[in-house]
Amino acid sequence: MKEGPDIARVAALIGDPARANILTALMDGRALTASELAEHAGVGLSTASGHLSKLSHGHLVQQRKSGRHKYFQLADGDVAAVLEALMGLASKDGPTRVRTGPKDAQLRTARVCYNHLAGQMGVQMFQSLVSKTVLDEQGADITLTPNGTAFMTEFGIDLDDLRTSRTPLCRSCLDWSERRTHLAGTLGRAMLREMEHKGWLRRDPASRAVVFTSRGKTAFDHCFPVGV
Amino acid sequence: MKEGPDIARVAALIGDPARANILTALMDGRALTASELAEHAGVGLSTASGHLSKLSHGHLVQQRKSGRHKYFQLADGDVAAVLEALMGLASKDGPTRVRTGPKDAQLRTARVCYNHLAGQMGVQMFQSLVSKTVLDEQGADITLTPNGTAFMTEFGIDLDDLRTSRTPLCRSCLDWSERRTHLAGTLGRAMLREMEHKGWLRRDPASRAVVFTSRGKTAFDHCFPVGV
DNA sequence: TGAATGCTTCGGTCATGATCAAACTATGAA
DNA sequence: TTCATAGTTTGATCATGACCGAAGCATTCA
Repeated sequence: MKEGPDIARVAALIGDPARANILTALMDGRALTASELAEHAGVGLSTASGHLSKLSHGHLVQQRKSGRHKYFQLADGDVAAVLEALMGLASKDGPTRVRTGPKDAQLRTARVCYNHLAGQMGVQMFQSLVSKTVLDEQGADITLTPNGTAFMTEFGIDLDDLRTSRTPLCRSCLDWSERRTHLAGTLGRAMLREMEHKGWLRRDPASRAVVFTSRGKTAFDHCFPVGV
Repeated sequence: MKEGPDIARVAALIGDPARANILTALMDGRALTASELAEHAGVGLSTASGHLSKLSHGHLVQQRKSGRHKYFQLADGDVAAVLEALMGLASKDGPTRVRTGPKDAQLRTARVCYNHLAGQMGVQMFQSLVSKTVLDEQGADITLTPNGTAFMTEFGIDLDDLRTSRTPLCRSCLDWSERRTHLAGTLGRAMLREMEHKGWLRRDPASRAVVFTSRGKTAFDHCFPVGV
C-alpha cells in the first residue's frame, strides 16, 4: 500500500504517541512553546521540533514567533473538534479505561475545549441561552437574537469588538462527553474569558479542567438556570 | 515516547493507508467480506486479514460470520462520524487537493453516510422535516413529533418495527461538507431504504455516491421542500 | 469422503520513521 | 562583543510494523 486516502495522512499525524501528547496538550487553546511541548510529550527538544514541523505542514497546528520563542497552537476549531471526537471513540474502547479517575470527572463537569467552555456546564449554559431566546438554533447554525444582544452587553461583552473578527460569532460544537451541542465561536471564547475575568472560575494550568469557585458556581446557576 | 493517550492508538489505527482504505470502503454502511476489502485496500489477503483483526480489536469494525464468508462493517455510527470529521480536515489540507473532480461534486450533493442520507440533499431533507414539525430538534437531541408519526406512516415506514431496535430512533449527524445537521439513527436508515425502494435513487455500487433519478428528485423536492 | 473456497497464522524481508546527541543558527541579555 | 537561551538540522541507530507467500484451518459443495 502506497497511496491511501488523505484521511490516512491526517490520522497518521495524530497517531504517533508523542504528537498525540502534543495535540492534547494544546487542546486547552493556549499557545505553548516548543520546549514546553517537548516536556509534555516526553521527548527531546530536537524530536519535538521535528514533530511540530510535521504538524505544521499538516495544518494541524499554527505557529507564531515571538522573540526567541516560538509558540504553537491548534490550527483551528475543526482540529479541536476532531480530537474531541477521537477521544470520544477512545474512551469507550473496551475495558482499557483505567480512566474515570477524579480528574476525569472534573473534566466531565467543566473543561476548556479549544477556547470555550465545554462539559456539563458548557451544555447547561448553551441550553439556558437557547430557552432564554438569547441564542437561536437552526440546525448547526447559531445566531444571536436582538434580545440576546442586550443580554450579552449586560453580561459584560463588547459585541462590536467581536464582530471585527472574520471568524463567525457563534458556532456550535458537539460535546463528546455529553453528546450535546455547546457554544463555540468568538462569542463562546469571549464568554469564557469574561467568566474568568469575573472570577467565577479558574483554569487548571496543567490540564483542560475548569474549576468554578463556589461563588462562581452560584452566579453561573443564577445566570444560566437549567431547564428554564 | 512509549505510552501516549488513547487517542493515539485509535488514530494510528486509522492512519495506515491500507486500513484507511478499508474503513472508507465501509463508509457506505454495507458489510463486505475480507477478500473484497483486501481488493479495496490494494493488499494481499493475508495482509488485509491482519489489518481487519486489528481494526476489530480496536472496536472500529464489527465482524459477522456467515457460512464460509466473514463480513465486516463499521462498529457504529460514531466511527463513521469520526471518519467524516477526518475527511473534513483532510479536504482542506492545503493545495494537495487534486480532488474536487466530478465524483467529488456528486458526493457533495448526495452520499451515504454509514447508513443514512448525507450531503446537500440529506441536509435539505432534515431541515424540511424540522420546519414541517415532523421532527423536533433540541440541541443534538432529535425526536419524532406526534405530527411526524403520521407523516412517516404515510411515507411508508413502519415505526413499530423500528422501535424494537435498542439503538435510538433519531440521531443527529454532523455533515462535514455542509457543516449542518442531518438525520441519522434507525429512522434515517429507514428513510434512505424507503427512498431506494420507491425507486427515487440508486446507490453507486463502487462508491458512497447516491444518484437520484429525475423522477425521484422531483418527488424528493415535493416531499421535502426547501425553506418551508 | 474428497475437493474447492475463504480466511488465518507463521516466518522472513524490508522500508519507514521515531529517537537522540551534537553541531549549527538566531535571538536576546550582559 | 560575548554569552546564554531557544530552536533547527544532520547523521546514525534502532524498533516497529506492513507486506507477501506458504502452510494450516474451517466450511461448504460434490
